Formats: sequence, C-alpha cells, structure tokens
Amino acid sequence: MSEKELQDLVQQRKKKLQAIVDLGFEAYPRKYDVTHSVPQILRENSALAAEELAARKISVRVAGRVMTIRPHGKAGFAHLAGGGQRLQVYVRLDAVGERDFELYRLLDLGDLIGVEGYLFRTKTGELTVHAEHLQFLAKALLPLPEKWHGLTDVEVRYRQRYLDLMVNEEVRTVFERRGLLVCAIRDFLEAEGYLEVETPMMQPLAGGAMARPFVTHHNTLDINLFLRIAPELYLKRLIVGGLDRVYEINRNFRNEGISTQHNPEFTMLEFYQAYADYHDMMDLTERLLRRAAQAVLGSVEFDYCGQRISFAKFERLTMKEAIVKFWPATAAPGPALDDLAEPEAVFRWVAAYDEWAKQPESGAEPLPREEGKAPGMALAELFEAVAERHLIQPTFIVDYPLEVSPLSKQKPEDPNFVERFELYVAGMEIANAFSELNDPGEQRDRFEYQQFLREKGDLTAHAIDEDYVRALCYGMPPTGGEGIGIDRLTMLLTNSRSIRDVILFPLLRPEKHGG
RNA sequence: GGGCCGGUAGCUCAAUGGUAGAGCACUGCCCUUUUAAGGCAGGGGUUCUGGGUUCGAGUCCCAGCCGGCUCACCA
Repeated sequence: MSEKELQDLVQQRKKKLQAIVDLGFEAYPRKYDVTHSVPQILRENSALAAEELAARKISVRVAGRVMTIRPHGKAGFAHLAGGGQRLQVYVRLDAVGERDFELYRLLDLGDLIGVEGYLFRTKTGELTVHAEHLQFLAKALLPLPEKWHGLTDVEVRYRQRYLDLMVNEEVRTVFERRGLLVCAIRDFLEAEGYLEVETPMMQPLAGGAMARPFVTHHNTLDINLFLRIAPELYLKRLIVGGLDRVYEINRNFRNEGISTQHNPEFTMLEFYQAYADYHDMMDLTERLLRRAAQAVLGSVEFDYCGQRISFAKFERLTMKEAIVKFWPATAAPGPALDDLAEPEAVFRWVAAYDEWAKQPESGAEPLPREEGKAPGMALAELFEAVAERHLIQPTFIVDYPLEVSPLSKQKPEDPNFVERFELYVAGMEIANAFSELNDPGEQRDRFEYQQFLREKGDLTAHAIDEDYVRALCYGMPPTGGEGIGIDRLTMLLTNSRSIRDVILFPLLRPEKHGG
C-alpha cells in the first residue's frame, strides 16, 4: 500500500538522520545564529559584480530549507529557501572538510540547514554562498512535492497549507499582501483618529447582521452562547459610551453555505464614526481603499480575473437606478425610474423578470415567491438578480429598502428607504454601511418587525437586543458605520478567484484517518 | 442542500474492457562552477472505498467518501 511505500521513504530518511547524528551533528539543535536572511543577502548584494565580491569576501551565516541539490562528485550546489526567496550555496569538499561534506551528501530536499561562508558569483553569474561550514538544523522525514510542477491538488494545498507555502511561491505573496492590507487599514484609521477595540466573539445574542449563527456552550455558567455574526451592536455601545471613532478587525462566524465567496469564519473590518453619516462613510471608503491598494500594490488599478479594476473613480447608483440600468437586454422592456416609485409596483417587475428568467436561454432563475413578502425585500432581491454581477468597477449602491435594513436610519424624504450603501467591486459585495439608527423607539419597532419575520420562520431575522435599545435610550450621537470584508478585499488585491485562496486554513471536512 | 466535473507511485500526469507506465523525487555508482545539472543501474502501486456486470474492470453500472466548479442562502 502507499502507506508502506511512504514508510519506506520515511525509513530511508530516518536512517540518514541517524547517519547525520553519527557524524556528530545534533538531530534537532536549539538555534542557529544567522547574520543575514536570504532576501537580505540578495537585496544587499545583487548589484555587486564578481570581482567586487571576490575583493570584499563578504561573510554570511544564513539558514533555510534545501530546495534543490546538485552534487558533482567532490563538490555540489544547493538552493536554500528563506523569506520567500532562494539563495544558491556552493559546497566543496576542500572548503568545508570531510564531515560537513558528508552532511551535504546526506541532505534530502526539504531539510533545514545553516550555511556559513562568503559570497561570490558563479560562472553563470548567480550570487552564491561559498560554504565554509554547514550546520544541520532539522530533517524533512517526508518528501516534498515535485520541484517543477509544485503542488496543484487544491485539497492538499488547503489541508496542508505548509506544503503549499513551501513550494508555491505565489501563495506566500498572497498572504504577505493580506498582511500589508490589514496594516495599511490600521495605519489609515489610526491617522483618522480611530481607536482599535475588541468586542465579544461569544455573545448571548447573535446580532448586528442577518445570518444564522453557530452555537456553543459555557460549562460553568451553563449557558449557550453564539459565535458572533457581527460586532456591530457592541461597537455602537462604545459610541454611546463616548469612544467616538472605533474600529475592529476580527472574525465573524456565520452558519451558512460555503462557496468561492463564503467561508464560515471570515474577517471583517467594522468602523463607527460619531457625528458622521453614510455620505461621510462613502468618502472615507474611497480614501481608505485607494490608500490600501496603493500600499499593497503600489497602484490604485489592478487586474482581477481578466478585468481591469480602478479605485480611481467610484460610481454611485441608487438601488432603483441600478435595476433600471442593468435590466436584462433580452427581457421585455424594463421599468423606468418612475415605474418603481410606488412600493407595490416592484411586484409587477419581479413578475416581468421571472417571465424572462423562466426561459432556459436566460440562464437565470425566477426569484423566490412567498406570501406577503415585503416590497422592500422584493426590490432588494430584484436588484441582486438584475444588477449585482454587472457591478465590476467600484460602485456604491445607495438607498436600501427599510425592510432589509433593521439598524439604519430612514431617509427624511422617503421613510420607505434608509441611508445605507453597499460597495460592489467585480460583482462582489465588499462593504456595507449606513447612517446608524439612534432613535430607541424606532429601533424597538424595527426589532419587533424582525421578531415577526423570525416567528414566520426566517432564521436570519434579527433578534431583539434589549440592552442595545437601553444603550440607545442614553443617547447615541448621529453615527456613520461600515463593515468591509477583508477576505474579499484581499481577493481583489491578489487576483484570487476563491476566498479559500486568501484564507490560510479554509474550513474543509475533517480528513479521514487510517480508513 | 441541488446540478456538473474529478480522485492512478511521495509529487505532476499517461494508460480502446485485455501484463498499470513516464518525468521528478528516492536507492547505488561516476562526476570540484551547476541550476528542471548530467551519465549508468535499480526499488517503489489494495488505480479513493464497497458492491455489481464481465472470461477479464484503472476503464462500464450502483452506492458511499473527499474535493473542485456552479446554483441556492449569505458577506
């Protein structure tokens, strides 16, 4: 069986490890004092010519993972991987001595070693460490994936991310960019006067969004708790408490489906600014995203899945305008803006859309029908079906229906709509923001409507949070708030098609062991 | 959850229903500036699992497991 075969390979390598120990090397030494990292050596010396390197004889001590081995009798080469880059090492018997050369001959791909020596350029011009001493640091008992094709099996890549990171260099870049992105966001918000805070991940009520939660249990208190679906209601409590600009970057958990755009746990930036409204948040978002792209890519333009995306300009459309603009060309004529003025009118257009969607060549599906569906809900569904995938360049969709926005403030001139926007890029929802509802009486009414939906069977409807209403009763300043999906933003900035490619350990079914 | 696709050596991939193969990796030997190093010789398989059809199954059928894409739900 393959188990047995693998055991043979492991046995071979264990024998070599013993041979290395027999040479007097420690099997698992404690540390190695490096003077340089691999990228540092490459960076500092890439401009130096062979003669200059020979004259200066720069000494280095560097460590890394052996990625290639090319022995040539009494000499040989290897490439050491470290810090995402590779540095060549030249080992010759007369330079390192018999013991270290014997170690070189016992090395397997994947082993970790330290090399002490001086820099030079080979005949072919490659910057190389001329080894004078080798140190064994750790053994790879299991063989590395193939050096040329790398590791392509996506399942193994996700389950054994360490292997993916070792052999697929671009994977490291993705997560380095993700780190840069988060760093740039923090810098930006700090400069805007925001305070970073942390609020509960385990909550007695899962509020702040419409989603089904995970449940867990605390033994000592003997209570069920929900993993949070959003930090929103806690962050706004902090606004009530006088922390006028707060943000949190942390995980949310939603017990929903898994797709290329959804992982059950995902990272959200949420930020709240007192005395601001949703227009301020739009302006802030534009500046934030430009800054982030600049920090990560050095540009506000980038390619994503064959499209050129630019953060230089952000479109703004109302939800109704988007429906009018992107009404399917092959369907019967769609609504003009005035045709959507009356709330109930939307049902006529849903019917018209369904008529089109029923035709197989439309490639679409009719919208879900329910008795007594609120017009605002139907409008939002129609928008998603008609417009969402066409929103490639950054577009703020503004003015959401009241019924799908239990925490947002109404528009003064039209109480059926709220001061809310979502930002779409590449057909993906990236951000969601609104002027926060701070009228406790109105908030209670909204919660009660949600409760009504819940009792009708909508498990994603918002639960009533009495303490949150109480907090509002102490007075919350007018506030703008926003959430930005960090994973999706990372997808954009790394040209990743799947959210799993920007999450180090995406959720998969547990691996079966031992059969 | 539905639909479609996939699972063969450690890795990347072949193999009309008729003896399971290649490259890399691995083992042994040669080689003191190579770089997908090279040369010679070798070892390695419950073809995801379980049933079925067949003289004969990696290949066809059924069920299951795992994954990918997609739709639904959502962000």
